[in-house]
Amino acid sequence: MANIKDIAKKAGVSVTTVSRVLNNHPYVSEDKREAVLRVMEEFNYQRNINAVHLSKGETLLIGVVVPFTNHPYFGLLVEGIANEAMKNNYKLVLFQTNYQEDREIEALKMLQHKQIDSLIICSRICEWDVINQFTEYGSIVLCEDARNRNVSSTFIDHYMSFSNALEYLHNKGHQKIGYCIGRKTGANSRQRGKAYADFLKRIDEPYKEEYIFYECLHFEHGEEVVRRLASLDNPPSALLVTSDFAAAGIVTSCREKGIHIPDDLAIMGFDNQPIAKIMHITTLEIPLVQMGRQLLLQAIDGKKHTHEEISVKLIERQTV
Amino acid sequence: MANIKDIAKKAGVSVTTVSRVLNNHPYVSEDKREAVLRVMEEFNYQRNINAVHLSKGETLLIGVVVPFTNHPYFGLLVEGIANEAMKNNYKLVLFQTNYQEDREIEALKMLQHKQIDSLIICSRICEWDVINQFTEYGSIVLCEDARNRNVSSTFIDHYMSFSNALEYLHNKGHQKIGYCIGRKTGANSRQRGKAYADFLKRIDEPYKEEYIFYECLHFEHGEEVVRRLASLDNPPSALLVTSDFAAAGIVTSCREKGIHIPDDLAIMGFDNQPIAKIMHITTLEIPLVQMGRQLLLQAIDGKKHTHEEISVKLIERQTV
DNA sequence: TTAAATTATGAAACGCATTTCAGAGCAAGA
DNA sequence: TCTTGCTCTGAAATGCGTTTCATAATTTAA
Repeated sequence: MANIKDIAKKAGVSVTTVSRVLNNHPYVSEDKREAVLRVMEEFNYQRNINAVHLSKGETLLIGVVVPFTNHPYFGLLVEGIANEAMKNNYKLVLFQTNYQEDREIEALKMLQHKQIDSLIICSRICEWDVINQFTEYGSIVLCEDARNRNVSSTFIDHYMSFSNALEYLHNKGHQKIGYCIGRKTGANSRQRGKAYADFLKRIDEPYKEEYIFYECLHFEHGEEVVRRLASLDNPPSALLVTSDFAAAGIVTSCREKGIHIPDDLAIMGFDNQPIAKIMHITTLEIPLVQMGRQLLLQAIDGKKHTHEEISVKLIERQTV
Repeated sequence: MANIKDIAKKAGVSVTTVSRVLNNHPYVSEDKREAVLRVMEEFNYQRNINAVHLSKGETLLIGVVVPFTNHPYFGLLVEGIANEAMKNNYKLVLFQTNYQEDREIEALKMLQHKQIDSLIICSRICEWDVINQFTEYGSIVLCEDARNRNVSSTFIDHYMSFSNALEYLHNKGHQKIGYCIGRKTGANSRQRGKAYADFLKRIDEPYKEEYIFYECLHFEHGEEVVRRLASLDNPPSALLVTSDFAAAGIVTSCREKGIHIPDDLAIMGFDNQPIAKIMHITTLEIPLVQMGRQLLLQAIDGKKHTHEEISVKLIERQTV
């Protein structure tokens, strides 16, 4: 395959001039420019991108870390990131970690090795001290409140929004409220957990372990929740479900079992995915696509660390 | 940042020796190896991957083209690809095309520019003559029957499986059968369309345009299908729905409207996603994760073109 | 008309690791 | 003792485009 040298020789110019043509620099006379273009055409010249990367020290590649690609929350987030990446001529390198730390570290190492220009971590398992070791190598963007950290972040105030959601249910007359969440740990989960504990204290209700359901990510997990709910002597009258799909699964399972919603059980979803609209699920809208967009912009603009709080909106429908 | 030369100098060896240490070549004496490792440690040496890429002419990056990341079909497929990529030390570059041809071409161009070693196209919009222009630059793997083409492929026989599904419904007493599908064009859609047309001929039923529903991808699209169904004078008694999520949406919408399944309307899904199990939807199992795995292996093994047919399995549940 | 500013062009350095080739040293086999 | 055949090492070539710097040729401004 022809390289820049071959083109230069054939066109009777220097490689510098060819490079100028390639990069649309001014200061190339019209006739030489044309000569170069003609030869490039003739040789079907393909610029070796790796040489460009080596030379420029950048790759126009941005890493995206997600625990699962196959989850509507991350699906929408990645969609937002992908769309904005396209606009800015960046490509994405996808890291599916399944929440395995070594896989997350692999992504960080790619940043370190300059194989990607920056890294967006949509959900993290690593501790901060691990991440801190890599911040010098490129911009890292988190999807959680990281205002006091050495990275950029786009986040929603999960403490506040969870508190508000609980308050909303409480105002609707619910006292016994439980919640379903994806995982126990993780910054966002902890914020929500704290909001929950504080809320219980505020309304003077005891903390009941059996009111909390973990690993609640997908539609199909709703069934298990309803089954466990049925086994409780004193079940909650309302459930905050941090995924609309899981909420939809719960609603579906309840219908099957004759549990009436919202009278027997009130359900409040999160995200405002399309399924929530169809199934008339009251939910807290989280603008995931917009967040993805913002994450990418922060990743590109690696110079300074910025922090964007995104606000959520309660969408009232028929499950509360 | 230190480079291989600095390390060599400091360790008192040649760059060749450092390179040997880096690549675990034999023929390096123990003392020199240790000296090199010590200096690398001291300098916190990071190998410049782009230089490696340039030198080796490969990137260990594989492109994955999907129309949408946020769709359970592609979600599972990508999950399979991602898992296998991990095992083989490859990383993925994600291209979300939204079925825009220029975006697909961008991916092909990255192959051409050797920025990725090979390309997996999970669903294509480009014509063959476009793809053919790029086959020389690296291995291209398709997720459709491409046995007579210059690429590798992993596919299921959509004609056969669609025919069998239709036959199954027919045997259950259905004569008026319609189907829902993601898009009109595309190799797989055409195969299914042909199977449908042939089936109608076989059972001597007229082809009714209004029995076919396009753009049926997500749960929420089920509602629209049911609405349109209700407006038909002579609605089908059974529906083949090429996505379990859409099928689930239809089932849900029918329940709301009091349409009884399977008596008033039989539904058969595709993929056997978890949601199908929970909602007791009869479906055709497509082993997407396994397919993803296979696609990646073919992408890596770029030497020869192979073609793998994956078989499907009917899962009988309660919607037919 | 002269000084200053533009435009145009190329040689060479730079980014960095891999790989080929040549050669030295040493041990095993004939 | 001589020949093979390993083991070990490094110089130099290779992959390829970008960028800096120096210089020449024109224009424009003064």
